[in-house]
Amino acid sequence: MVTTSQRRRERERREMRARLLQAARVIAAEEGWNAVTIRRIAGRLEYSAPVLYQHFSSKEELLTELMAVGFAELAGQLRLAAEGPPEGRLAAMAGAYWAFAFASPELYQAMNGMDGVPFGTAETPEEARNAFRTFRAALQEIARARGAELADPAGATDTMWAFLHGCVSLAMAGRIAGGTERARTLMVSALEPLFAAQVEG
Amino acid sequence: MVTTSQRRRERERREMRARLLQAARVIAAEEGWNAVTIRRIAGRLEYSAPVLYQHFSSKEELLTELMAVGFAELAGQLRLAAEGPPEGRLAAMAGAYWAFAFASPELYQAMNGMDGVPFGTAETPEEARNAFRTFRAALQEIARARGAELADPAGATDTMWAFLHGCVSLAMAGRIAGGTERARTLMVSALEPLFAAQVEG
DNA sequence: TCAAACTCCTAACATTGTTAGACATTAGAC
DNA sequence: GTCTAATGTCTAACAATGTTAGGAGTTTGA
Repeated sequence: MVTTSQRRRERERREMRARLLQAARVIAAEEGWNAVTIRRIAGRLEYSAPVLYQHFSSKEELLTELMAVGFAELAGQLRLAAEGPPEGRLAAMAGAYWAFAFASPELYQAMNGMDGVPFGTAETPEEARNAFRTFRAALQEIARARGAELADPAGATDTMWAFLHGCVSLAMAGRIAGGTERARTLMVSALEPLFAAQVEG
Repeated sequence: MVTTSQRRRERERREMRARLLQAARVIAAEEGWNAVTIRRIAGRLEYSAPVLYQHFSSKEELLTELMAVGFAELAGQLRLAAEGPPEGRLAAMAGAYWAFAFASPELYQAMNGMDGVPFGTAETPEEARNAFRTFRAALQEIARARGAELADPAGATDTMWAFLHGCVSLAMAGRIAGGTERARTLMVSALEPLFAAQVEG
């Protein structure tokens, strides 16, 4: 027996959970992840700290879920970029990755870098796998549009992804002399040869 | 007037400082950075916590110095790898980078990823700049050994470095399906085309 | 021999993530 | 309509964190 109140309460719980995630994200965006404490997350919604534990078993779980949110958003952007004309699609994908990272650095940091995120384990977030698949499919389409095939689709995806991540990661840490503009240029201009090497036929 | 006791005390201070750094490093290697607390660092040397503040102004300063140590070690490994025969030098450099990262993951994590490390700012650690220069010089030599030149030496260095870092970073996080072995293979096989694209003439 | 400097400690502080226990309010059954 | 159970929320507390204050005990240099 499912009453209407039960439905309402469940929905309210989902909304509260989403608001907690959003609050954490906003605080991280405004003041960095060091400022993201349980009390501040709850406080931003005018609740006391322990409410968080009715929606997440720990702070880490909240962070992990935020990471999943990030991968979902990224996958969406990648999918969008894959819809453009085939000739510019490779640059568009990289551009989408880059744009996502710098539009939501707090999410990007939650997705990468932050230790304590379970990844190698079995429960790699489904959203991450999904983003990866989207990327791979796009790369394969690009290759086919050139009348070729990827020698090792999964390997090519890992390789390209690693390169994008390396560029973004260094740029975001301020480690590319010349700033993010130059970093982006470097990334884009290396994209084509790197991809070409993944293609056979 | 510099007495012999002053000299001894200064030496002892330096040694103590080095032992604190080493202790932090060992704890990080054994149990991860989350386990690295001021009390544990000092405790490992059978001191009480506050001694740390006679050698570092804060925990972050210790971490920053450890990062510098990491870059110094990495630079040494890169320099060593640059001494081999020219034809295999590119792979040797990448191999050295990879080997360093996985031989001292705790250092690698302190050098990258950990937030709170001042980088974009003026005081980029000299050791980091040094490692970068070593890498650039080696890349230029490799190009010349092929009778060519790098179109943009600094840019090529950033690009190659970003790729290496991306590969190591994803592999270390357990995000390359197939494990580190496959990750290393992917990295090595993409190395040559990526470098070739940096060369002109 | 004596004051200054140095080394190191214990005790405390505010802040962190997290748990326990209590107080209200609401839900569903009789 | 009333009673019991569940739910939402709070305050108070816990241990552990980085950090500081203040004070012993020793060493230094005159």
